[in-house]
Parts: sequence; C-alpha cells; structure tokens
Amino acid sequence: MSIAALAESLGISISTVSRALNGYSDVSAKTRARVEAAAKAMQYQPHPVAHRLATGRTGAVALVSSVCSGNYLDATFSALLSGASETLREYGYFALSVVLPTGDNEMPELARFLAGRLVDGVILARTRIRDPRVALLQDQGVPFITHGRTQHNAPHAWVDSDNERAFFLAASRLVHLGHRHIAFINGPADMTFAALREQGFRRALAESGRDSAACPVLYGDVSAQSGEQIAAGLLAARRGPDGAGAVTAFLCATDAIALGAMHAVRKAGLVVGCDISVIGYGNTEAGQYAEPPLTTIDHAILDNGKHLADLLLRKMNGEPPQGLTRLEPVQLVARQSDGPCPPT
Amino acid sequence: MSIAALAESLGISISTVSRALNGYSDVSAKTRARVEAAAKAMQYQPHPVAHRLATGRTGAVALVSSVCSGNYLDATFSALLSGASETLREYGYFALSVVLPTGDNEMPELARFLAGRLVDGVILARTRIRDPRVALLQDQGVPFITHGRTQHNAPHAWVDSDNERAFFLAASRLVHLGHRHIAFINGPADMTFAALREQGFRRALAESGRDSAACPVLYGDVSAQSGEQIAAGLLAARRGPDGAGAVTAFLCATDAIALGAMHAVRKAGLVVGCDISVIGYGNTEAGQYAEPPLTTIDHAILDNGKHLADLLLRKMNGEPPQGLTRLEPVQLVARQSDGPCPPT
DNA sequence: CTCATTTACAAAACCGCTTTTGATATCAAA
DNA sequence: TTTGATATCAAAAGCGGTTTTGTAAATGAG
Repeated sequence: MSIAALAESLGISISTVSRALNGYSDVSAKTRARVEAAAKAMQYQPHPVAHRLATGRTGAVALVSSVCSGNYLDATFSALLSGASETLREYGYFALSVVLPTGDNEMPELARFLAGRLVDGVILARTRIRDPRVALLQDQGVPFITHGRTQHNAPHAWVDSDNERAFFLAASRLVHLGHRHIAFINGPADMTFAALREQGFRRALAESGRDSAACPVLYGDVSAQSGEQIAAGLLAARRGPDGAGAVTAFLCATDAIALGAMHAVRKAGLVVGCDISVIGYGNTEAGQYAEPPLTTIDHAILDNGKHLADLLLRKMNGEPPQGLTRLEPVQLVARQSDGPCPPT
Repeated sequence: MSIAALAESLGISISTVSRALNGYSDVSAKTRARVEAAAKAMQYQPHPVAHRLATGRTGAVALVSSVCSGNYLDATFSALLSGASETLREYGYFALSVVLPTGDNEMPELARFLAGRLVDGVILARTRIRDPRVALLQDQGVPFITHGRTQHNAPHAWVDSDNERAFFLAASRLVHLGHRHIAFINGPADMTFAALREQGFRRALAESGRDSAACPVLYGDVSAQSGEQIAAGLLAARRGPDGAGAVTAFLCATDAIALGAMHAVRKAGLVVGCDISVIGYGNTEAGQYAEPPLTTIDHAILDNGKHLADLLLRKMNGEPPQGLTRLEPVQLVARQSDGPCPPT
C-alpha cells in the first residue's frame, strides 16, 4: 500500500494526501477527512524507509554499551533498557540496544554504527572519566545522553546515580559500626562511577577523622572473580605479622564484587557479618538471596532509564545539554552481611 | 559526500560510479580503478538510508525477547547478544536487541517493530510451546530463527540447548545420590524450555524406576523470589504428618530459582547439600559464588549466540528452515549444593 | 467592478541511491 | 563495406515518501 495507490484511489494528488496526513494547513477539512478515512480503510502506513530518507529521522534510539568479551552485560543494563523503552515507546520511538566490543575495535565499531544512521539519538552507558566515545558523539553531532558523568569531556547531557553519596553512606555506616580498617574494592580506575564511589568513600573517612592510610583502595573489574581475588589477597595480608591492623570490612563497588569477596571470606574460614563486614552496590537479586543476605545500595535503575529517555527526547528537540542533567537518589539497604567491628 | 558529487568530480555519470562500486561488469577496468581511488580519497560512503530504500536491505538484525516488567533480562540474553554480534559483525551486519513488553502489548509491539523495517532478520529468544510471535514472523515473511524450539508452530529455524538431556543428567545424578523424593521447581509451563526440562526430569525418573508420584513438578517464574516461595511451601509440607515421604532434593529450572530455594532451605533451619540437595541450570556467576557453590548445568551460551547468527545468515540467504536447526550440548557442573540423600 | 488575498490543490523538486534501458563507439566476421 | 556483436558509458526510471513552488478559483476590501 503506497501513497501513490492511495492518492489514485481517491482521485487526488500524492502531495495532497501527504499534506493531509501530516497536518498541513492548506488542505480543506473535507479533503483531510476523506484522506484519513481512506488511509485507515486501506491500512496505509508510509513506508518507513522512504519516510526516513525524506525526513532524515529514523524514529529509533539506541542504548549503547561496551562490553568486554566474556564479561556480559548485567541486569543493570537490561533494566536501563526496559526503563528507557517504555518512555520512548510512548513517544513513538523504537528502543534498541547495541553492544560494542571493548579494545581496539571499540571506536571503529561505534563510528560504523553511527554512520549506519539507524538511530536519531544515543544513550551511552558506563562512561569513563575521559571517554572517547563521548568525544566521537559530540564530533558527529549525534544527540546523546550518558548514563554516568565524565570528567574530561565537553559538557553533555547525563543521568547518573549519586555514586558519591552512595559510598559516603556505606562507608559512614561501616565507620559507625566501629570499623577502622576498611578496604574499598573498586572497579576499573578509568570508569567515572569508580572515581565517584571512591570519592564518597574518602569523604566519609575524612569527615569521621579516620586514618585513610589504614583504608586501602584496590582496583579490579566488576566481576565476582575479581572481587574474590582481591579480597583473598587482603585476607592473606591479614594473617601476616601485623594482624592487628588488618581490614575488618570490604566495601565493594558492585554486588558481584561483594559476592566474590564474601566467598573469599568463607574460604579463609571467617564469617561474613561477624569477622568481616561486606557491603555491595546495586541491590541485585543475587545479593538479596546470598548467605548472608548482602547489605547494599539500591539505585532505582528503572527510573534512571526512564529519565535517560526523557532527557534524551528533550535533547533531540534541540535543548542545550546544560539543563539536561539529573542525579538519581540512592538508598542503603541494610541486611546481614555487615556488623560491628569485632574486638581485636 | 554524495554519489553525485563524486561523479561530478570524476566527470562521469552517477550510474557509472554506482556500477563501478558495486561490481557490475560493464565498467572498464580503468574507470573502475579511477572511481575506487576517488571514492577512497573522498571517503565516499553510500548514504545508508538511501541505500536501504533502493535495495530493501537494512544490514541489521535484531535479537528480540519479551520481558515481564521488573523481571529484567538476565545474563543469558546479553551473552546471546554478544555471541551473535561478533559473527554478524564479521558479515557486515549490525546486531541490535529489542525488548517487547509482555502481556497485551506484546504482539502489537512486535508488529510495530517489524513494520518499522529496521532489520533484515530476527532472532527470537525464549520461545513458548505455542508462540504467537513465531506465527507473526512467519506470517510477515521475515527471516528469523528462534532460541528454543516450539511445539505447535510450523517448522522454523532454531538453536536450542539440550534441555531435555540437561535435566535427565541432573535428575539422574540426584537419583544416584539416593534421592527418592525430588521436587522439580520449574519455570512457566508455557515455555518450551520448561516443557523439555520437565521431560528430561521425567525420563530420568522413569528409567530409574522411581515413583514419579513422589516427585512433584511445580511451576513458577524464573526468579529467585518464585523459587524461594515454592521451596518454602514444599518444606512446610515436609513438616507435616507425612514427614517420611518429604522431598530431599530440589531440581530447579534456573540458577536464580535455585538461589531462592537455597534461601528457603536455610530459613527452614536446614543445610543445603546435606538435608536438602539443590541443583540449578545456567552456570551463572551468582550460582558459582553462592554458599554452598551451586551444582548446575553449563550451556555454552556464547556458542548458542554464534550459531544463531550463523544459521540466521543462511536463512536470510534463502535456505529452507528444515536444515537450519541445532541442538547445543550441555554439561553438568558438580559443586557442593547437592549430596547423598540423608537417612530418614 | 477591480485588485489583492486567501484557499485548496497539483506539479515538480528533492532525499540519495540502484538498476534497467538506451545509445554510441569499437571491432571482428562476412 | 556492411553487419552484428561487444564493450562502455549516460540517461532515465524506479524505491516511496516530504516539502517547496506554482496556479486557479474563491473571497474580501476598496
């Protein structure tokens, strides 16, 4: 069913049909009604590809994220997609998600994707403090918004969890529980969320007058395996000559890291929540059903997705990026993986 | 940089440039070389949308899955996407993923997506025994392949884990460990994987001469919450008058269900792996780091994704669906969540 | 009644490419 | 020398829409 066939069946010109259907003013009410009725009766839909060529708009938006091979996307990403999809759908957009390979192919692949013009806008997840993907998006003039801020890029629209506050809260909790030797098992140092979480951690230590030299920050990736490995190293040091000054708490950048850390604690013959306190971030199902259930930070990730969509739509409408930022609230969820600092 | 500008700069016609670049035979070697050199020098790329309109091909493929709100996509889905992306990329395709809302909007949304003509082919995940999405795809003539088979649809290309064998293996293991009262905590009854897993479970019982009346099958969703709830119910019954005939093992359709079931066991004051054996499916990170580590089935999901892409590409090349099927191997991963049936 | 506006539509240009058709030049065979 | 292929390219016709421009009729003001 093409517009030509529709026009012919009505005995009027193609351009009049198009203008009638697209709300132009120079079409009489009577003609418009006739066209609309016929369009509905014949189930006419403009051919989407032709429409895209003529208008330059695709009606789709992509959520793009880089993923290291083997280290799949987690539920955070899918929740972001679900949250954004719903809002985008309301405005008639398709929400797609795309994964970029990390490493040397990352930028060429992003460039290839953008050149493919499948989407009108991009939501970029998992930003880094200096993010070349952001620079490329700005360079190409593609409307976009990031989940997570950057620190060395030109201003852009973003939505971010309040990572700093989250880890200020979590670290403060451990401090109030009496812990003096808290290890922060962080994600990759180049990720913005890692930098901000560390910042919150340090602020809590500073404000409580804790000796930050006794509170190491370790970097790994966001997997349970990495968490276990780093935690095991810390626990091994604990058995050294300086056992008194050993860590009694693991503050972890993600729930997965925390799960790995808890595993290491058990392997060391210690009890999570008694000998060693563990706190995670993300409020995942796995943490909720862990043994003991994991104290963590909840971050209403569906809302993050919804707001990403909201602000991206405004960005695509031409609003300047300055006003298009939003810090999302976080909340500590206390469970049983942490407790008072054990007596030395 | 349009083809018109390129043609003008070379002083030849647009059509010759197009034919030179697309390998037509009626272009002299000299002209073709000139065109190719100029195209490279000016970084000419055909406008993708115009190309799509002219050829009808989009160069993209979508992985589509339905997701109940709040119940996000798991790592399985992202691994599938990662695996498929790599292969599709090799052939110049973009791999997109799309989530459909479950419920009344599912079919209209799928129809809307297909009408949008963003992709040349579809990988449909999480099939149901009678799947209206498959029927729609067939109806629209869109090349597609499913992850998971169907039972009441016309033949189509598919890749599936060997679910039947997986649960035959797992159930046989429990039987050999001496368990006589094994509960199968399954996923939704309308999912194909649930039906096949149940089939494997029943075959193991039958072949070992176990009384299947003592081995109930319960249906829930694939979440930990559902697993916990169902397991708690079974454990409560255990404390009833008929304690002797109570279940001693939970065979779970997914790792998440198993995590929930383990939680219920602990809440009941029992010990996983001693009082109650638990086996899951999926070999997720959460299961690996659970306490005790979960015995489960591994299903090489990245390979599933790769093969989905391979077969879909062949389907898009016009091959009939009959030959385009593949059953993927599975493997039992023994850990510590199961053990010998305790003496009554 | 005349002239300037509106009104309502058609025609044409355009988006940027692919593919079919047509035309000219070249060359070998008759 | 004529004829029929063959090689090479240009022109034109799609693909299926949107948007600009042009034009006749109707309307209103003076």
